[in-house]
Amino acid sequence: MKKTEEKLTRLEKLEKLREQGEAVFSNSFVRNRLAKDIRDDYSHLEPGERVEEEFLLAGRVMGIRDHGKIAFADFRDGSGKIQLYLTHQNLGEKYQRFLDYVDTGDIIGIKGGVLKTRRGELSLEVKDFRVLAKSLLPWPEKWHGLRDVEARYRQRYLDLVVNPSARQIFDLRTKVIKLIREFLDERDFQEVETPILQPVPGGALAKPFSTYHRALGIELYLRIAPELYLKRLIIGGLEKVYELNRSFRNEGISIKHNPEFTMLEVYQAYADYRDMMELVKEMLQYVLKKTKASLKISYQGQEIDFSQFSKITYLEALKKYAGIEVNFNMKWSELKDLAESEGIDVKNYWGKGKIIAEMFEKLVEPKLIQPTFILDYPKEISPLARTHPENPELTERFELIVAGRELANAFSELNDPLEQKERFEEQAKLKQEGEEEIQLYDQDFLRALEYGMPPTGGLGLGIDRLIMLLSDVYSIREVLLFPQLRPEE
RNA sequence: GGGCCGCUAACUCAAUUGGCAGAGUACCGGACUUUUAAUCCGGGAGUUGAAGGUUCGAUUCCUUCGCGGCCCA
Repeated sequence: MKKTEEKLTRLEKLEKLREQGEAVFSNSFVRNRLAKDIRDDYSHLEPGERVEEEFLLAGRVMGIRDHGKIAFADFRDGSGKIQLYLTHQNLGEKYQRFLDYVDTGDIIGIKGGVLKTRRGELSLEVKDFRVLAKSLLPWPEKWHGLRDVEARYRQRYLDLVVNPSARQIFDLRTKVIKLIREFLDERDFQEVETPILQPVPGGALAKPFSTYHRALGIELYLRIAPELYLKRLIIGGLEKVYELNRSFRNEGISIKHNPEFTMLEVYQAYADYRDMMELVKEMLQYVLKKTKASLKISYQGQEIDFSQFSKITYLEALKKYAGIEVNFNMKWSELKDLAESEGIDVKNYWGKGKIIAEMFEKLVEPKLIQPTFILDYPKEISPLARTHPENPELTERFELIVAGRELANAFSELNDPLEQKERFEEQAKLKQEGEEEIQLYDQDFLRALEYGMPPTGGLGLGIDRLIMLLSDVYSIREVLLFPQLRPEE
């Protein structure tokens, strides 16, 4: 690493501090207050008023204003900011030591009283300080912060310190996840953890990452979804389960996709997709009320209203939003021509369901801004969902679309092992014909189904996408602490 | 994978038609006993993402590559 001029200066300051007996990287300082505690307890002080009681705080110096015999510094800990008031009178020779050897970015411990300055700024009147960690690198500019997107992602720690909006997004993320747990726990759902390393990756149509287990001598895959394990738990008699899971898909990186992402999956025995519809609606409204105090949010300049969720079937939506009328009685070649006229490259191994699905994704999804449940997806692209009682080409499955993107996906789960076996076989056939993203044949899951799975409703919800909506950001990278990037060198 | 855009001091950004690489912040030195983007005076700081090409001369034009952003597949 290249040593900049400023780094050399800071290293010299570190040496000087050590020569003067400061144990700079010591961990022996114990604090007894946070900045927020001081604010909560003493904001009522009048300008010029002091509290002589001394408190111990620790945090980072964010800026220093030197006025000669007195100086001010901005100080921040995990709870917030507060100003430091330093005088030669209070600190004696240590006053000059602070000005000479403490820099923006340094972690310090201070002992001091509370003072509201004449200008009305609540401050800590520093009586003593220690340098707990010397920051050796120069910090981003105080006014503009760190703007460079690449630097913000690669050095998220800087982004979090310097850009308050970044910190807000991740605080919100934590809160939302907590609220989702709260919502499900109150309804007696049981949170579980299932394998990330799976011998047969299933539960979604996606390409997996693979790895090798040396001791077992087998190929394993990072899960693309936890679905098939959660259903095994339903079979095991855990009737209401959920997993807030990190899943992995070996596909392109884009503004919407990161190779690892966070999802919620919920399964409830003796429920169906209609129950899941109610559940996800209530859950989202719960989260909205507790985070935004409103069911309306503004996303990328559009108002989105979560007080009403509209419902429309898949085929009706195609007609309404794309002006395309299709059904499964049409000939394959007719559907193909229709899709191709919309610019879709139809593969010859696609079935009717897949052709329709491609048209839907391209022509309908982007138009659905307000929360909309799309019901009854084609069977071909839903190999784990129960067949629709009124149309054997469709399934009891819905997706919730918001702001043109899929936010949630749910089915009445297929619990007939004989039909599930046929579906696996159909998927295997598609793979032979060239489709890469299929549901693999999972023998072990079939055996579990053969013991009998109760009728069950299942739901998946994209957590990252939910956070994007709530924090009004356009790129998934803004809601991931460490989005995947190519290594720098 | 394709297209467009970006990469200049630690950070945020300039640089006219191809003509001596600049500013603000930060940093260093000095002044200042209530500032808060403190102020004032002075100073140092660059492999212009990398390599190559064109040219008397390249941050600027061309080629290739790297990283990132956006769009498309």
